[in-house]
Amino acid sequence: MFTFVVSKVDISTVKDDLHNVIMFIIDQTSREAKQYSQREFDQMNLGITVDQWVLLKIIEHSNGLSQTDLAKKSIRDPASITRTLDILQKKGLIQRDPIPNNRRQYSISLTTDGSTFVHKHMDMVSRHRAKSIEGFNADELQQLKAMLLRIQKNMR
Amino acid sequence: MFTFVVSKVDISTVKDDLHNVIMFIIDQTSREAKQYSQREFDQMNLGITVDQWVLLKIIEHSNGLSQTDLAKKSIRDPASITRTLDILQKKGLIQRDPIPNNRRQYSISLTTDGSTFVHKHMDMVSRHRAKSIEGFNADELQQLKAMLLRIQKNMR
DNA sequence: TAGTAACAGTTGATATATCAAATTTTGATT
DNA sequence: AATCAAAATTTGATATATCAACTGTTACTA
Repeated sequence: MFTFVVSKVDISTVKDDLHNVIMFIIDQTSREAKQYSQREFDQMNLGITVDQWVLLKIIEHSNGLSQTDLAKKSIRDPASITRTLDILQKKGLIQRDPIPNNRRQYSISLTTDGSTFVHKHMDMVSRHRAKSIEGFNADELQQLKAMLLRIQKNMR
Repeated sequence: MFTFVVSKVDISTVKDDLHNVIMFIIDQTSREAKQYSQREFDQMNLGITVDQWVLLKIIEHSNGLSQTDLAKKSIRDPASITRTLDILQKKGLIQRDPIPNNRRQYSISLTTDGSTFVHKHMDMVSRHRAKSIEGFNADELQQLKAMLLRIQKNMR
């Protein structure tokens, strides 16, 4: 059953304008950010993608996770994680260690080279990141973060 | 009205933790949102992806744009736009019209079917979208939007 | 006006993402 | 202990994204 409402210029029509749709703006910002970072990564010849970097950082932060854990943390497909880890392993940046009494999953961690790699480029990434939030004070960042998390919660 | 809450945590020690990196959180939110919407699209058998929907909405809003314009607006690769438009055209949702005295670009617009399609599913999308920002008041949304745009500006 | 550079769109090669199916392992039930 | 269901990872098929090279068109300029 459908009810058609002829739209005039009122709030209900305005809020559906793409420029006011938060999800759309978030998507745009995310796209810009990824391109922005990738350009820098390429210029510096990092040899990895932004998503690969993020995965490295997650592994650095949460050592020894399984691949499904990593998939959940990064909100990516497990199959995608498998393949990304293959790449990072080939580059010698991460390792898959067997877990005693559990031959079903691996414990994923950075290699020494991986750790060195992350530290070596962390400054550049931090500087780059700082520029993206230039002009923001701590409160604003806190509010922004909180609102984004609320949106995430709404979608579960 | 604004209420300022001074955060007690020392920012410098926290700022490099992934959970406090805004770009990371934006990326996560964007991923969740896309998966969230795509699930709904699939359940409703829309037969298109979220990105294709967004492109349709952009075309609906800005009728007659060229493909490069669409690429810029959607922050996507021109080649990707070509292929997405091929798909949408095959489905009969958009059309590429020649521009007089300009054989280099097309004027992209929705077909009648495309327009019908968008209207038919707009309610569902709106409801879905409303849920993602449940609990937000107009001020908050305005602030969120403004901050995201500031970030985008910082990255250009 | 001829020559050249820039532009718009397409195409090919390659990388990555995603879903579903397959494999191996584990845990639970009987 | 045998069976079954679920879990973790991998693989194959397919879709989409991206970069660079290419084609055709337009604008510039000498």
